[in-house]
Amino acid sequence: MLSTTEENYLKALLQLTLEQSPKTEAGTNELAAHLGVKPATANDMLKKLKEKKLINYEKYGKSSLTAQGRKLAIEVVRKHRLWETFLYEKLGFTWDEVHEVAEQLEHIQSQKLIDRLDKLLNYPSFDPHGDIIPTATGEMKMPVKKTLNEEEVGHNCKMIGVKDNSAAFLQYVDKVGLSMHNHIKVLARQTYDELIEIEVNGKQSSVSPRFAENIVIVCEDCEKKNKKTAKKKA
Amino acid sequence: MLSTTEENYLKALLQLTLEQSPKTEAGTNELAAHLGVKPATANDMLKKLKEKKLINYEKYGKSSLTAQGRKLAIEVVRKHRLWETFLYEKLGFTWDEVHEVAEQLEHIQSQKLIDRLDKLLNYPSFDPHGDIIPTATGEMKMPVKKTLNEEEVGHNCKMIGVKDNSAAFLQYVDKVGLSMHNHIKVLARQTYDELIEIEVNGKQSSVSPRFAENIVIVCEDCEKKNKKTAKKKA
DNA sequence: TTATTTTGTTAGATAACTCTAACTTTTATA
DNA sequence: TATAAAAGTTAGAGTTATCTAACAAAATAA
Repeated sequence: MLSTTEENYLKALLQLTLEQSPKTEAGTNELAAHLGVKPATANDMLKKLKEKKLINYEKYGKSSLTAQGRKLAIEVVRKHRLWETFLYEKLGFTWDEVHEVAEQLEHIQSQKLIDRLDKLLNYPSFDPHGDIIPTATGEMKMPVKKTLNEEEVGHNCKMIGVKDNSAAFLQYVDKVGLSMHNHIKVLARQTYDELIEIEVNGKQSSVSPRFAENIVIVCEDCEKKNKKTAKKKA
Repeated sequence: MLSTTEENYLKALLQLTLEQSPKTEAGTNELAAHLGVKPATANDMLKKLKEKKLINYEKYGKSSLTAQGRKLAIEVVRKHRLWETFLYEKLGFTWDEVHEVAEQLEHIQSQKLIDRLDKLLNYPSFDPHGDIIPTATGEMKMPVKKTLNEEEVGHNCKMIGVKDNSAAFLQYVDKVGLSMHNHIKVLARQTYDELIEIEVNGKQSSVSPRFAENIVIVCEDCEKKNKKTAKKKA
């Protein structure tokens, strides 16, 4: 059984290497900064985790997760994101409030609790920040990002970013009623002028291909299908 | 902010003094045994909690909670019982599975989380073990126990014990379809033969006054009324 | 009321996690 | 490539919560 602290170090290592893909290792100072501790402290823990065969670590070298360490780290991330989803969906927390409490909840030890929570939430694919929730079997496939312009008619997707960061564009995005992590349904595409009809928060609008090219999304239907396939394999 | 361990000591002191009412203090060894630690360990913590003005403690004497200590202890008990109720009601845990996980969840620090959980559960009065859940304002009125024979027609109550422990009686209780923590509704009382008509788990039965005298219950309608009154005061 | 048992305390040690301060290795740059 | 900067390590110490072993006080029983 890992301590809360050990779990946090594994999670930090996973996050640093995922966020800065395709990096697969992190330095001691980097890790220490991420966890808010001094490098000396992190150094001790790295030795301890190496001893437990959860990370690869050599003196003066960078650290990476072993298969076992990665598995455990993913479990923590899964718990964190399921709890965030619970707080958001069931308890009405706002998306910026969930993280702090989930930091505590992610360390609760009960497999049954997590399985049941997953079920209560109807096996969600994304947390309130739009991050993917690893499956029970430890699958954590990075979602395929594309632009709204590339999304198929009939599919549901989620806005996760923009390509154009100009004030003009961002104001236009706002005017259309779109914002980060919004769910978008692609209703139709007009053959005459290529306008894309979408629905956001129950409200319909039409956007140009030029506009849609600058909205980055993940297709939620595709991700759900991926997860189901993964489950059948397991 | 209290550590998990400190919270556990306060909770233990509250439980020992409540369970063994009207006792209001507990000895060092007693407390240590309840927490599964050695007396020397408990002794250190008692001094620390006295320093924080959360308990009354004198060398070679028994310990009791101060007003502030009691308030904090009750908050922990409230969290524990709300989590138990959540696990039971929303996640389908059985009543004997909830305790262990709630022991962990009770130490999560977030006032908002507890308020929202309380709301999600529709402000419950009892946990799955039949124990009363303290209110948000720290009220923890011991429920008024009475026998099923004394319950008013139309009221809902909960079985929390028996007066007759003979095998014969217990088998009869079982046959009637009653068991611990069952919800019972008193439907009517026949004037002709005094039989009491009750409904348990959607099933109706009639029981004699002799039988009903040996079933200990708490009136749930009465407790709910108490809680509402307490809230208005606050 | 003295002796024995129970209860409670103290001192010293250990483990986990953290720190500061001093030192070493690696990397970057002048 | 020599040297300064950055990154990483070690040693020593503090905190919290725990233990064992030895001791002291209080309660109980003979």
